[in-house]
Amino acid sequence: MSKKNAILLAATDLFSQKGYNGASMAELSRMTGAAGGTIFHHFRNKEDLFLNILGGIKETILDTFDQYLRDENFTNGMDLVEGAVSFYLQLAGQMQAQFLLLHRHFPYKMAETNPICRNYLESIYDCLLDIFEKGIVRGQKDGSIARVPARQSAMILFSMVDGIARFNTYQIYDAGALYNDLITTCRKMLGVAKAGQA
Amino acid sequence: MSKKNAILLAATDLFSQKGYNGASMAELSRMTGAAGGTIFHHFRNKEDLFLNILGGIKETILDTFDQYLRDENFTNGMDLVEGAVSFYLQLAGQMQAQFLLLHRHFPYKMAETNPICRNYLESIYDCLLDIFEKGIVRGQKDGSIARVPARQSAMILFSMVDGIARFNTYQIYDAGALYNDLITTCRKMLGVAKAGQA
DNA sequence: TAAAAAACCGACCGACCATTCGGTTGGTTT
DNA sequence: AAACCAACCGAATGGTCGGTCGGTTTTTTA
Repeated sequence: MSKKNAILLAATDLFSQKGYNGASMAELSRMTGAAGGTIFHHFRNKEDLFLNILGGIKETILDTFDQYLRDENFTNGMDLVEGAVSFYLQLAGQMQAQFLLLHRHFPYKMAETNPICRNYLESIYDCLLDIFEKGIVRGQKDGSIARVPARQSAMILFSMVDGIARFNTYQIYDAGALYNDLITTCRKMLGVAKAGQA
Repeated sequence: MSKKNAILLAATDLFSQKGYNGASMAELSRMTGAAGGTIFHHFRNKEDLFLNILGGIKETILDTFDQYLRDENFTNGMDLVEGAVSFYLQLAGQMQAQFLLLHRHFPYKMAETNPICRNYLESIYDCLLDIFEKGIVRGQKDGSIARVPARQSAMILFSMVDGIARFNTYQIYDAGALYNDLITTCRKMLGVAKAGQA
C-alpha cells in the first residue's frame, strides 16, 4: 500500500478515536511509519488531511446507498424504508470508524467556517434523508404508508435510527437488541391504521 | 461571584464550544481574569475541573426532572410521556452549553477509563430513560399506552427526542418546526389502536 | 488583633504541537 | 548520462500545552 493511503487509513482511526485536536501528526507518523515531512508532502496541513478523509466518507456513503437503491427492488414504499433503516444500521456497524467520525462534534464545528466541510456533511445528510423521504413518498402512492408529512417524518425517523447507532458506539447501553423494536416503531409511525392494529 | 464559580461557568462554555483538548487553561484564565495558578488551586487538574462541571450538570438534570415529576400532575401515562418529551426539548434549549457538552464525544471517551465520569453519565441517562419508562408503564396500567416493551420503547423514544435536540444544536437543519410531528409520532408509536386512527 | 487558612498571583517548566526545510532516494524522460 | 520529479526522510522551529511553585493578599478564626 502507498504511504499516502496508509496515512489516510490510520488518520481515519486516529481522528475518530481522539478527535481533531487529540490526533497528533507525530502519532500518525508513528502509526504509519511515514516521516513527519511525508505527511505534509501529501497533505497541505492537518485540516486538508481531514477534509480528504471526510470527502472519502462522503463518496463511500453516497455510492453505497446509490448502489443499494439500484440493486434491490422493493415490494412497496414501506419495504424500502424498513430496508433502508436496516441497511443504515448494518453500514454503521461495518464502517465504525467513519461513523464515529460523523458522530463527533468537530466536523460540524469546522463546517461553520469551512464551506468544503459543510458541503460534504450536507451531501451526506441530504443523501440519507432523501432515501427515507423517497420511501415515504413512494409508500404514500402505493398505499403502504399513511399521509404523514414526508420530509419531517424522514428527519424524525433518521434521528431515531442514528440515535440507536450512536447508542451502540457509545456503549453506554446495549442497543443491539433494539432492532426489532425499531422496525416495529417504524411501522407504527408510518403505517396506515388497520382495524385491530396494536 | 467567586472566582471558582466564574471558572466553572466559563469552563462549561469553553469545553462545550471547543471540546476537551481544544479548551486551554490559558484561555480559561483570560476569560475569567483568574491567574493560571488560581485555576489549579481550585481544581487538581483539567480532568478534575471537567468532572466538577459534569457532576453539576448531573445534579441539575436530576433535580430538575425530580421537581418536574413532583409538581405536575398528569391525566394519564401518555400525558406524562408527552410532557416529558416537551420538557426535555425545552430544557435542552435552556441549558444549551450543558447539553452541547453531553452531545460531544469526549465525556464518553473519558467514561471508558474514569469510573466517576462513567457514573455521572449513567446517572443522567438512567434518570431520563426512567422517566419515559415510568410514563409508559403508567400508561399501560391506565390504558392510554399500548402493550409495547417499556424499556426498549423508552430508549427508542429517547434517542428520537435527543436526536432532534442534537439537530438543533448542530444547526445543519432547522429542526424547530419538528415539535408537533414529534408528538404525533410519539402518540402513534405508543398509543392504543383505535378504529379510524390515522 | 494576632495567627492561621484560604484565595490568588504570574513567572516558569518540560513536553508536545503543527509545520518547515534542506537533502536523499529511485524511477522516468530527454 | 543528464535533467527531472514525486516520494520520502528527520532534524529543527516557534509556539502552546497542562501543570508547578514561591510568594502575596484577603478572609476567617481564636
